[in-house]
Amino acid sequence: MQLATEPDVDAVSFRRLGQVLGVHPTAVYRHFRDKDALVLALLDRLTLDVLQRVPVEGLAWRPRLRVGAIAYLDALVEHPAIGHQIGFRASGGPGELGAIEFLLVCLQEAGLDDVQVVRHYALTSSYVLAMASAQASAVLSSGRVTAPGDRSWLGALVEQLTPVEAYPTVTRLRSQLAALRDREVFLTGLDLILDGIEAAAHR
Amino acid sequence: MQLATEPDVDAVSFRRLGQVLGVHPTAVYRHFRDKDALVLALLDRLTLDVLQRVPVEGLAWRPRLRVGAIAYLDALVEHPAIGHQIGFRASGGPGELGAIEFLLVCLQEAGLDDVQVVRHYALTSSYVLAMASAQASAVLSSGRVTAPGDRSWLGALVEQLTPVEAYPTVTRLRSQLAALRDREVFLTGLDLILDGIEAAAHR
DNA sequence: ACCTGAACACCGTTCAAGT
DNA sequence: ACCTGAACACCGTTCAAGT
Repeated sequence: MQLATEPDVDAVSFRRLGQVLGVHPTAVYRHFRDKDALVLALLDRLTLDVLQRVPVEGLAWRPRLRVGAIAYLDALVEHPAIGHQIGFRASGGPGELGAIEFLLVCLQEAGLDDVQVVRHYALTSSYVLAMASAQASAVLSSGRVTAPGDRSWLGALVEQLTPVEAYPTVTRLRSQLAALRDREVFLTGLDLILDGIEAAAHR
Repeated sequence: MQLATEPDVDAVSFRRLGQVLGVHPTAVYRHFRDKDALVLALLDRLTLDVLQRVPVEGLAWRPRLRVGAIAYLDALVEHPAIGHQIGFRASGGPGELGAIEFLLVCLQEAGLDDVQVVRHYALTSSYVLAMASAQASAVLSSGRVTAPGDRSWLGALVEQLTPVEAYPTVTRLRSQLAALRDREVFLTGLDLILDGIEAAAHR
């Protein structure tokens, strides 16, 4: 888990793990079937940690869901070497199942029927996981750890734009596009999804 | 691009490229600075191809945006070896800039002001790219090419659930959760985002 | 039960050398 | 200008051998 903090795609490897533990690289094979099993176990443990930190009591479904989603995204981005794989990997462990249960209960409390619960579960979870995966990958790609949520969305791409005439709208809005931040983009989408849940509940 | 079709994370490598081209692996270094540059060029080319296939004339902004988003997702998932990297990689090439311009023009036509155009641009693009990245990664992870959009979202995770008592809601809804399909999940979110754009335009 | 040593089949990348 | 050969520093993974 400590290795996964490093902004490097190969931060978690059997060789580095062995080095940190003062042990032969292949010794880890006694404890995990292969690297996939190791990463899955780390991701499930991370999920479990987030679930235990999120307050379950005394919060209505909407702030509870919102806080949980933000905490989960942050935890994954803070462990980019494994976080970038979350979008598409099912562990089936207690962390993942607990997270699904958490989300389903929130959606039921919002007043959705079963069909709507399942639909909005799929949307919310895929959105959070996909965004976390993409943001963790961005950390790996840039190789440095920026303050969380302070990452520029389009970066320098749009600031130093040369062939102006071909992309008039991009050119006109380029300073506003460059000002976009990761966290802002994520929250905009999350709140839109939460609005959609409320709207579906009132129907 | 042909190699990128293979459902293998390492499908695109200098060694395999050299083998297919009947040339020494390192010969590619004359044409691309490093592997990052190669992947970026492939992704930009893929984006450009999609833009040229999407009909620009004779369609209102909403179906145009919808068709474009679906075509882009499909193209990325059909080239998973590079598609899985799209969520976090900026090429700055004609494909990427063309795609941004396409999206911005759609949002302007919807009737949004500049601030709203930028906000919804960020949400829509990050959503499509993140989902495409996650679905392409799922193809790599499973190693087989399923019919597009027909992939199960939760897979066998939820069907063979043993400790029933700990996750009552997951258990109760498990058959409906297992029935979820990639494409359905993606379209639900996309249409919700498009609804949000219309709602913002009417304000 | 747990760890080591050696080996295999892969990676990206550099650099000097060829034509 | 373009390609080759050899090398370096990494990967995951296997298997027989140690204690």
